[in-house]
Amino acid sequence: MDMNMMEEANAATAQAGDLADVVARAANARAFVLSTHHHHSSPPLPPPPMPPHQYHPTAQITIPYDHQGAAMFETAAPSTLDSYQLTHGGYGMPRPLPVQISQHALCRGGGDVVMGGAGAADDGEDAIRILPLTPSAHHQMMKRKNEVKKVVCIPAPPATSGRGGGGEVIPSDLWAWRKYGQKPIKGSPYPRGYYRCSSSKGCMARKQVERSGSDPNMLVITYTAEHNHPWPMQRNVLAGYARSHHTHATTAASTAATTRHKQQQNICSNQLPAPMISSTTCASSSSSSSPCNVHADVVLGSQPAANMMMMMMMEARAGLSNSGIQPAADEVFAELEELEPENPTMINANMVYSMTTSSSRPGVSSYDQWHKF
DNA sequence: CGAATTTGACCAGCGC
DNA sequence: GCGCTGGTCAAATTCG
Repeated sequence: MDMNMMEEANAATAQAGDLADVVARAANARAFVLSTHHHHSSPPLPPPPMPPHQYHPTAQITIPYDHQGAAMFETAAPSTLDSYQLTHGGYGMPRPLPVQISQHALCRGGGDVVMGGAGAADDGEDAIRILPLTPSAHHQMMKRKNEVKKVVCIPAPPATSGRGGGGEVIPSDLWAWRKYGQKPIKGSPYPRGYYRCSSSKGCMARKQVERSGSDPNMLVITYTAEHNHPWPMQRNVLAGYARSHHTHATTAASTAATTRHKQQQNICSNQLPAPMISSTTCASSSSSSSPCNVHADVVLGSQPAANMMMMMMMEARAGLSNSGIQPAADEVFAELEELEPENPTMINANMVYSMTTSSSRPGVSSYDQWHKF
């Protein structure tokens, strides 16, 4: 292992530790229920004491990223299913509501990853489906060769009618996005929305949002470029949410204005009907032959504040910002303190966290490096 | 009136 | 060169 690899592995470990620490502090501060561990340390903690209907299995995916471009799974191979089932076998949870995050910004020679939707919510199948790249899709993804793209698959909140995003409701992250275009995509019944960061002039960050053609229950969000500024006024954003939340959440009727504003801010209070499970996979390596895989599996609560925090942490974890400017964890949790002062139990965050450095195990498949939780 | 969204037009990359 | 497709621009529209 060369020094660069070790440094990156250490950095990843430190990041993992930081994230775990952040969540642990959240647990202490806000009665979050969580467990954190590294695969080579203490045994997994028992499942959190959450009512069965409030948590779901955690799906993990490791992208077999070849650093040459997109070369993905073809189908949900048996090994995929086995690993998938193993990763959440101990929880006895009803059914998955998977989120898939492909993160490859840290990979040298950055290729593109396209992931399809996962476990259909209405057919009873738990299998994760990872779609093959079509030539056209590959072509499009490779169009801007040097751009870093991050593909996030999340459960699609129910589409809304009326104005705004073609009815698409996008789960919140802390960036402010402004829609600048929408196009129908060939082969997909759903249009793709184009958003740019509106937090800072000159910020080149973009994201594309579309429903998965193969699984309309999944939203595919593709992040392009990176923010060149700190997180946008998170205090204000969260405060804005808090006001909105406290003002409107207790009444069924949310005005169109409020709805629209939430969409504009990407601060969504009710778009996630169920706890959201997120799996982030970081493939970071200084050598194309020895990947360093990092997993961060997060069960997001149904509350937007928790989701927001998790999105923040996932972004922090995924290194979406290359500026190195990330909000202090204290800020995040200070905000959370303000957000849910009277009902802390509404936030459930069950984080299962694992970090693997596999560079010393050439030939071991990504699946083999997964960990049971 | 300001800000955000919508939507048709335009542009660029690629295959034929 | 032409057509297809995806990505972006910008005027028009909408809303608070």
